Amino acid sequence: MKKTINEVAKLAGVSKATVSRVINESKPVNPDKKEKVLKAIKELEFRPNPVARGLVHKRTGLIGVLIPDITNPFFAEIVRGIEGVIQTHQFNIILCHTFHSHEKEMEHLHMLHEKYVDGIIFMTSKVTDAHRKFFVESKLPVTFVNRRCSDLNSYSVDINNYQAAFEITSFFLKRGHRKIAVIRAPLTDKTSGYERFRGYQDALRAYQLPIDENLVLRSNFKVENAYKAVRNFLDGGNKASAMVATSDLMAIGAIKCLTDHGYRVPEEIEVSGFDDIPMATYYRPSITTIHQPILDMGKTASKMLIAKMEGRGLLEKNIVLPHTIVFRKSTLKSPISEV
Amino acid sequence: MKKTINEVAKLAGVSKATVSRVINESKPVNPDKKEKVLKAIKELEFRPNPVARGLVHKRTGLIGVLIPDITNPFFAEIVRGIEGVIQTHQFNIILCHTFHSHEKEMEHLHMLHEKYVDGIIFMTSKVTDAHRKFFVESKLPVTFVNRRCSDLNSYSVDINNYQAAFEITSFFLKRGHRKIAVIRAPLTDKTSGYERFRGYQDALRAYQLPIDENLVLRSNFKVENAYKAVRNFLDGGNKASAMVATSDLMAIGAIKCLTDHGYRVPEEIEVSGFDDIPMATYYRPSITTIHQPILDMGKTASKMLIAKMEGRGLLEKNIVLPHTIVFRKSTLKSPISEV
DNA sequence: GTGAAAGCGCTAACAG
DNA sequence: CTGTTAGCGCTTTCAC
Repeated sequence: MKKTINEVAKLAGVSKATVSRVINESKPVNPDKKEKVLKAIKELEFRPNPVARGLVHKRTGLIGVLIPDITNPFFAEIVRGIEGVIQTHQFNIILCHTFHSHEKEMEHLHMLHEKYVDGIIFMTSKVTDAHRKFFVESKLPVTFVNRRCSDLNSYSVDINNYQAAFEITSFFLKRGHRKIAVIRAPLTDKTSGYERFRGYQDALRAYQLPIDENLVLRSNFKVENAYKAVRNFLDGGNKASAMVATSDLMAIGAIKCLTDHGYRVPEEIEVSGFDDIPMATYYRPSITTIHQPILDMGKTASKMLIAKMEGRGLLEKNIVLPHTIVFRKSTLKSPISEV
Repeated sequence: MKKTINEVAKLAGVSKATVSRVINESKPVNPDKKEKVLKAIKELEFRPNPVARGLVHKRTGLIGVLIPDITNPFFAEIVRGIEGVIQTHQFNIILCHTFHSHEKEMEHLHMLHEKYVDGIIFMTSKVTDAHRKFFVESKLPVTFVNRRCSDLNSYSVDINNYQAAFEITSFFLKRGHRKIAVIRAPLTDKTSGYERFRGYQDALRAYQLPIDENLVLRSNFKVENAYKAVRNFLDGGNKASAMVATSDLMAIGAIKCLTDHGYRVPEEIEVSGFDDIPMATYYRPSITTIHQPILDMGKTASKMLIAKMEGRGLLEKNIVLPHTIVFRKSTLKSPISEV
């Protein structure tokens, strides 16, 4: 059924080495023979077996992509960005879910290594020593998205999460808000958790405001958890005039909960998000948020990885893409009166 | 660096054949030797190379998954369902975007064939002759999600889209609605477009109602397109008391547009969705919709595929999963007065 | 039970 | 330029 290089060689009347040379254009081949080989290939509809090739070359044309959860629109869009680029370079994506579990990450990493993937694009909440050790030992090219790795030999692309969080919090402060709650992810998540939270804190500090623990809502990246966090907050009798959610999904959970409890957004309480996923535009109210060039992050990540795999050096190993604040309806524009 | 079976054999003082037997438990091995081998494996952290194995067995452990767009939450959840199952069977997913393009589909299909994937899970808007020809010739096991293929040798999993659309439309009719608009996908999309639209039509017919072309809004599966479709509808001076959106994303676009234009949902116009993506719960208002067991569809699809790849026959080649209507806040419950 | 040897399909070094 | 040969790492007859 499936043809091999031997059959081609036989049909063309040459050795299989010659066929190999023709296929790979690795060495000059006599035009006559070349033509015969080409003809035989076409006739047999021969396609070289990539598994056999992989065994020899130790490369497979496969790129491992590790993400926490594809149902998170942020990651979905990154994956789309990645695929758009690598497709044109004849690579394919092996998709792996990690669900934020370090154990699963390591499992997948080893598995991908064994499967001889050529490179890895890695979205993790935290780069650990185990990760570093793996990449050093395996020598697998890797680029981190949304996370920086101190290892000099790895690449990364992200935005300045600290700065963005600082800016959006400042936006509320400038307009007179003093009771600003934050909904944060676990601090073990270095950028989306820790960095964003730090931006929030420093913005308050810049206004000489203390960090009120009651205003710090703990959640993860799921809508329902943000919802619950806000419900606990309200049940506890707490008040705030603004809420900085550290992801759009969290902002949605928050707005949903607040309005379920009779609060009007933004009139009674303003809410901001982070990421600018498509739903931030279409939610009601539409959500003021930090716009990240998500698709671009995916594209950039794959371009860097490909450059590395092809042995090209990169000027910039840690690319920080620009972010902007997008003002929508979940916040007001005018100064607010003292709460 | 990477250990091979030879090194294990040497360390254990046996032949590599014996090591292989231990790994695969393919033949009985003397307990003493077995233990030695196991010890050597652990000591060297040996993992058999799947590429080499694949070369012998003519399998790669790779499954191609073709989807229109991973940023659509419906597909994202299916992919998650798929991965959950196949992971436990030591398979991996190669993810391919088709963007509803037949050409891209064929391209990917051929590429996957060349890459020697062991099977394919295919989400397409329409099964064409080219598809059928491909699967017959390549003999690649395939299961279709959300689409049925008449070919006796292929599997599929979906829900009864026609029936579901019929039911949700009937829900409006029963309560007195007579001007019910529908937002539909292109009819070239067999199930999500054609079947759902047919369900809507037949429900109206059952009430002796004519199909009013002005009440048929054309869109695709993107929020922004549904938004535009509704805007055109409104700009054209059309009225409706209910809208059957044939996906949740469409429902969101519709609600957003309607409220932007000053209509209250559900008080002035009721809207229903389809799919029951997570956002249907968290949108404002929450969306009455057809619940599909999305995750389950992914799981079922992979189970069927795996069964087929392992040569096990299946009793049911075309599985139709149950759906339910979930009532939420985008519709009312009581009968409405005549419009 | 076990080892030697052949071979999966391909590439690459080595002669010529 | 080209054919022969030796593997890539593993599984699997086939003898012993």
